[in-house]
Amino acid sequence: MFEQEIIKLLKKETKLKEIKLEVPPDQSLGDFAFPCFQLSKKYKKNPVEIAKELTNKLKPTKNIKEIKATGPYLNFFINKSKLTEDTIKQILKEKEKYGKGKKKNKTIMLEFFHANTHKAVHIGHIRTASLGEATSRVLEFDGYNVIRANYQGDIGPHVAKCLWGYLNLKKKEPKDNKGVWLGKIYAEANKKARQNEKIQEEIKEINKKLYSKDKKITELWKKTRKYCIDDFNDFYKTFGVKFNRLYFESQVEKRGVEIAKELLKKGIAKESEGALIVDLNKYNLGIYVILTSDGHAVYHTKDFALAELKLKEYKIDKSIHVVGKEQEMYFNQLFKTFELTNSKLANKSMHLIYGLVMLPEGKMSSREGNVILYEDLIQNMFKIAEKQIKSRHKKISKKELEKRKQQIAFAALKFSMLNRENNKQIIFDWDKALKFEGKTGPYIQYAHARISSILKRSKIKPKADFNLLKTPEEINLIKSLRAFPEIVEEASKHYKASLVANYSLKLAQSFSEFYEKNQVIKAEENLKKARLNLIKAVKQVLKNSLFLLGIEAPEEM
RNA sequence: GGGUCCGUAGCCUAGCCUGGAUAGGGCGACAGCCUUCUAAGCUGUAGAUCGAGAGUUCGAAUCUCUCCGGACCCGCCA
Repeated sequence: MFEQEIIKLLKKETKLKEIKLEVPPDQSLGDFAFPCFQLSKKYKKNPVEIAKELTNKLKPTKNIKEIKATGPYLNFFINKSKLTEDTIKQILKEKEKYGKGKKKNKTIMLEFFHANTHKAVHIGHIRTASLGEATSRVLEFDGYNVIRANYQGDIGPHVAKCLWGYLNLKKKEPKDNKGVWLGKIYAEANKKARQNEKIQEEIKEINKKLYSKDKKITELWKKTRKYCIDDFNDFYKTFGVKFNRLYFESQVEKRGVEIAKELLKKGIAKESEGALIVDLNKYNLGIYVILTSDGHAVYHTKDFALAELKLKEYKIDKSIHVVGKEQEMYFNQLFKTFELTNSKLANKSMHLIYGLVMLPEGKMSSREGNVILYEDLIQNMFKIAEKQIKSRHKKISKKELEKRKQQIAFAALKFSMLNRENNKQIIFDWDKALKFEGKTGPYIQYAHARISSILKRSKIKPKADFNLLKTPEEINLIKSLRAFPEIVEEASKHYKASLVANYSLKLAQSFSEFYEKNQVIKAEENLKKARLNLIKAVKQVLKNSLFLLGIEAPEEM
């Protein structure tokens, strides 16, 4: 609003078509700045003089208090009391809707998580789970319809390996977390198979039986598959991910093979070394294997069948795959093949890439068994959280302790996956993972809890004199609050939940600075009223941004 | 060999799309702040050839090119 007014003023005076304002690095310089370099060529004068001249020509208005030249910059000071009042009132009125975008009438399908059955969930999966859920929330908040889908590999060689382990390693079945247990069996079977060709043959045999629906193996497959799916359901619930649709590889395998054969007929695919391939060398995309020499479809071939199914079930305007960088080539091949077959998804598909989660010693691999398992990590995080809560609250109920430790641990875990740029690799570090200080999720929650604590102690009245809010910390907070809707829009436009994560951190930081230097409860009565309204608005926006990240905002910590 | 991404203080990272005032944070280090609203916090100090070079520009961490280093992928795993 203020920005628009300044731009209008400048456009009139300078006759420029596009005006881009900047925010000065320091508050004392002004609220908005217009760099005059761009005019120096036009007027053949140095920018410092131009800035000076413009100050004489432009007159302050009701919303713009002062216009000042500082070197080559023309700086604008806006009417802060109006800004303050408008912002706080808007937030307190709109509440959880503050920052929400207009309805777009477009449907986006977001596919993420994609953990396979018969393998354990590890921290790599946590990145897609966190990212997928947060991106979904951001898009929904910005006004899109979002369908969360999960396409899980429940068939194929990895299952055969796990079943071989189940039959031959003679491990005792635990009472719960059977899926995790199967994941460990898978890793061990893999290790054994690599050193022993006989075992490899046995696994191949099981795989064949799986595909040919051998009765005994199919039964075992069904049983173990259920163990894993039960574990996944528990995970979704505690982690806070909800899928609208679960797809399984086994459901689209048959149709996948059919489509592959159709591609052969159409001349898009061809036979090579016993397998069926699409030669994409022309497009610099290499060779895309769609049927193995055993005649089975590979995971991404089944994506063709999945595409059909998705389109039948939903009206999709955009299909986004939240999958790691290592599969970039496959997605490029898949999308190119969509193009070649005139699929409706051809121009609607996108691979939302995120960098690998690595170990200090290198790439993780559940085949090798050198992974950080989700269960191990989260249990350790729970322990740390519990210890810290207990040290603060001696008399806390068991139920409350349980709830809070989960809120805090999940905040730490999710935030660590969300606050960095998607493309960056994450090198996992136990020390960092178990630390809840500094740039972390709990830091943001802490700011929220502190506000709650103040608000609980005092009655808040909506009427206040907002002119009284003028310390640098207060102005900072107001400006941060105002920026939220724009941040949401950017995050949605670029599919970058990290923008929201970094924003919420900044807002929490601004609050902590405010908190140290400005008393609320003990302030003079009128100032107290104004500050209570301010922090209530901050609490709301912290809560809204945490919500977008899939992180809970506890009232107490 | 080809392709994509990453490279910002001892370590981790924001900013890069859309170029602009002294490059923001965090961890770690050092010095402080709990008889005042939760110290999972705050303040201060030290620490940066923004991988290197060239180009474009009045102006480059940001755009272009080359090179170097790292990660990942490039036919039957997903």
